[in-house]
Amino acid sequence: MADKQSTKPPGGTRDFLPDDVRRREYVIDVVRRVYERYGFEPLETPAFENIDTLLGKYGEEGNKLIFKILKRGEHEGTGEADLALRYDLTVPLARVVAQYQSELPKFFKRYQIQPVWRADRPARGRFREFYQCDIDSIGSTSALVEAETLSAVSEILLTLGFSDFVIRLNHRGVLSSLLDLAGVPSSKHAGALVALDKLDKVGRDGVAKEFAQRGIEDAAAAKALAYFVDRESVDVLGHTNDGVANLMAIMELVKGTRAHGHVRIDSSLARGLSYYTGAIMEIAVEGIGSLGGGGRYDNLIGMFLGRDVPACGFSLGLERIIVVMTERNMFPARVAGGGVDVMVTIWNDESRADALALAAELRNGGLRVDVYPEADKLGKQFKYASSRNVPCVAIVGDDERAQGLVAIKDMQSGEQTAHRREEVAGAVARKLELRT
RNA sequence: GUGGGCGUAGCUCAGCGGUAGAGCGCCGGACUGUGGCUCCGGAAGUCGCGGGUUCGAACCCCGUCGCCCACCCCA
Repeated sequence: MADKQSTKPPGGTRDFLPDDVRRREYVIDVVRRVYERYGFEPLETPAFENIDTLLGKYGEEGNKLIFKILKRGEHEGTGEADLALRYDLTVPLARVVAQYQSELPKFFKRYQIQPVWRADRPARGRFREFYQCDIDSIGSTSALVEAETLSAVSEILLTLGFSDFVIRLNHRGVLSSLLDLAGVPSSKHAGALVALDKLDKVGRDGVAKEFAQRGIEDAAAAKALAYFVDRESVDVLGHTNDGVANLMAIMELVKGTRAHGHVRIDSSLARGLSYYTGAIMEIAVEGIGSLGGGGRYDNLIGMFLGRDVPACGFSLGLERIIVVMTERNMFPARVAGGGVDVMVTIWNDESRADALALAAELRNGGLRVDVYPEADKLGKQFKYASSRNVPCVAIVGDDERAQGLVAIKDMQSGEQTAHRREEVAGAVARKLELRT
């Protein structure tokens, strides 16, 4: 035997066991279907990029969190890196848009569901490898794009069974206008936004304290707090402000979409990423953090292309959605339960072929069928089925065989019924139907 | 990166100087045509790793690695 090694996956990464994968695929399937119904097309990009593609796109803090890949060969010892793991899905998209501009439609809408990596310190609910589900619309500055984005995201949440969500909406232009108006120098805008972003975590006093730590004068800080925390932004700026006008336009368009009633303008929403230029949005669910966020970034693609191309996107945090849905029991029985609808028992060695034939018939009926792999005490076979959460067990014993019947036991109620061979699949299907 | 806590059976943890424990899970039996409940039995740990103190270390000391919590940042 080799020495005992740690069998845990690296910190911040996870193995997905069958029950986990079933949940993930259910959510991904809903996400994909909705996005496609909104006209978004699939895109996949490599797990790693040239490091220069990523550096400088996520702010100073972001640079540190990029997973770098050492140069191979003789450079390996120097710590030099030329490649890096994908940090999000937006920057790779920007690269793709710049690279294939002639092949892509004028208005390019894509969705992308892939893992991203961050060299972060793992913490509760935070991983170094996690999935993002992104949609982005390239090529238009119209507020209609934001409205459609908000609608698609809302439709996903509604389909998954969320009803208590609010999408907070704000605008980078509004934020900077207000900071200007409060007298915060533009060199301190970024810091002020970071502080502001923590409002719901540290409260008004906490933000005030951090304003002070970041060297923002008392008078300016007090004004800023009044504008943001006390939500007077629209009144202060008036409808002639570009940002405010844009938010109003989005809110008007949202009325006709699935997002109606779920979007709320919130002047304290800041969001960390530095590349946003216009509207910014974030999903808030009662009692939990963000389930995703997004916004408009009209300059990012220009960093690759040399001329600006407008863009707006949204990223759903798959992991958090799954955590919340699991906590709240929001998965359908077929997903939350086991991966098998019915298990066929083996009566004895002579009847094995017949058990396989029965399994084939049940499978033809659209059922997920497992066959116990060997003849064993019936009690053990039932115990196994029970431990795997299999809802129905099929038995063809000597008595059943003599009458041309199959016995089906409902593992939940304990009730057992006999059915003619050709009716078994239908009977099991009806039982499962009642369950959900 | 800074501060604090914890590493003992597959899992959750007790023991805190004198030969390694419990609960849950697992395996077997009571029950050779029926799981969940109950009872009985069993397997299972170089007590994270390395060094030191001691007659004796899971326990005390030093180092190291890993994990967790807070700060930071984010989905």
